[in-house]
Amino acid sequence: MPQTPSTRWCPTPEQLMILEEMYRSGVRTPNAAEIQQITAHLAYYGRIEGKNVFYWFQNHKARERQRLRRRLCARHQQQAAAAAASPPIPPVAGGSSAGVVHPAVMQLHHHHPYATSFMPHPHPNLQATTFPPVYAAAGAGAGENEKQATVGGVEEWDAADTTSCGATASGGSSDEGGAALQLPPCCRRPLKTLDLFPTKSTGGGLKDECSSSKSSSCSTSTN
Amino acid sequence: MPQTPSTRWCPTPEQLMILEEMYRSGVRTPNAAEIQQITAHLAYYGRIEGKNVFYWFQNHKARERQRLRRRLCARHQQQAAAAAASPPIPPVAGGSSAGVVHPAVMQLHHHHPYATSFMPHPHPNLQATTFPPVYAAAGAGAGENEKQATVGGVEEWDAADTTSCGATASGGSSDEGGAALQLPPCCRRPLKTLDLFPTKSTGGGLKDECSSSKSSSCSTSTN
DNA sequence: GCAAATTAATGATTTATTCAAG
DNA sequence: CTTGAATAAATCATTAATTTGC
Repeated sequence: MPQTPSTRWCPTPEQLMILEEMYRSGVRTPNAAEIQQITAHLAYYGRIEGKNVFYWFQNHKARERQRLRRRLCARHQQQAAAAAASPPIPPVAGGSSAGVVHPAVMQLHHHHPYATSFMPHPHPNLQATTFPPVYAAAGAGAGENEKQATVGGVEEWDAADTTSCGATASGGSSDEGGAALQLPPCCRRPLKTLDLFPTKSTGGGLKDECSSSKSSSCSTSTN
Repeated sequence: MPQTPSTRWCPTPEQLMILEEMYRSGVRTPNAAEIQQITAHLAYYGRIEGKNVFYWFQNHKARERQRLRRRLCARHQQQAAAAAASPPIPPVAGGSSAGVVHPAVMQLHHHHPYATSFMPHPHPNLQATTFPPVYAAAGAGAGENEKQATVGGVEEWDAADTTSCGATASGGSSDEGGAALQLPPCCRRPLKTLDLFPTKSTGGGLKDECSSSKSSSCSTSTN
């Protein structure tokens, strides 16, 4: 089954690593242009499309947050449940990783174009940062499947927004782990969402996921 | 300034009319190809992009629903407030004209593909229905092929969901639109959101929008 | 009558949920 | 169970309506 009609993208370890690295470096919601570049970059390691990159970041961000929340919730519930009885309950305890292979080794080679100069040339134009969804597919002749490859055709869209890139360049460097790939200096906005809690809106707020009712997410890990 | 720096699309009356007509005809979440067509069509009346169409449907759908919800909520609250007094309160009143027929008028000028047959034929293959957002920029040859055209795929219906207010699903359908436009049976998922209760397997849960607490949505004066 | 100040709509983004493949 | 994919809900931001003061 060479032509796995796989309906969904299956990231290669390299791609995954790079993506994770980027994520750790601070990339959270790349815009169209950035996604294009990332995609082009990762395409070197295997089939991949822009939407995959997009979704990956979307999901990764969401799940990272969800995980945190869950843990906090669990903690709270435990506390609430256990009440004042056993204070120092080790939060996470068992790792119990299912089967995720062990990372560690995985030495890739970054010798593709891109490397240091991630951003070829800043787009002077720009206007819409990350744009919509669906509507895009259309034109993409997209033959049938495994066809993608060259996506670099920023033509009409040309997203790359410089406006938002205001920069800040806030340090960012956390534990990039060696300068593997440094994201383009043109990251998204100064910094937007990275909070642990959605404390942004004017009054909004905080959905009670931990509540006793719903419990769909925070309920015990049995699932 | 000659170049209207309008950052956002401002639909012309014609465009708006057509969009609304489509909406009423049942179009809810057009996929990429459909959006392309709609866009091409509407472009005749003024500047417009695929994303605008996408967003329009997205927003229109959401707000239509929100409006309904709000009404129901308000009604419920009223009921709750008024307490038990008038038992047989007709859920939705509405004369709901039995005539399903929708005007279908609107023939405007149609001088390009599209015309009456909105949806050509369903695409057997179909890869990504409505896909992601941002990443799009890529290829998207605005005018290039027609080989794929066709797509189809619309959405299923979703009249009034009641998910939040948990109303007892009474007939209803106040001023919604009737069915019309027969969309190609090329939907994707069997069913998405239409159940009265999120009886998901995981245990879902009922968000309380109408509840007294959060009240972010249903509350009257938000700001 | 017009123009700044408010408010109401609604276009555009982001976040949270949900579905289902692997 | 993990996670790619997709959708809906929530939010933000800008434009059009209105209102208000001169």
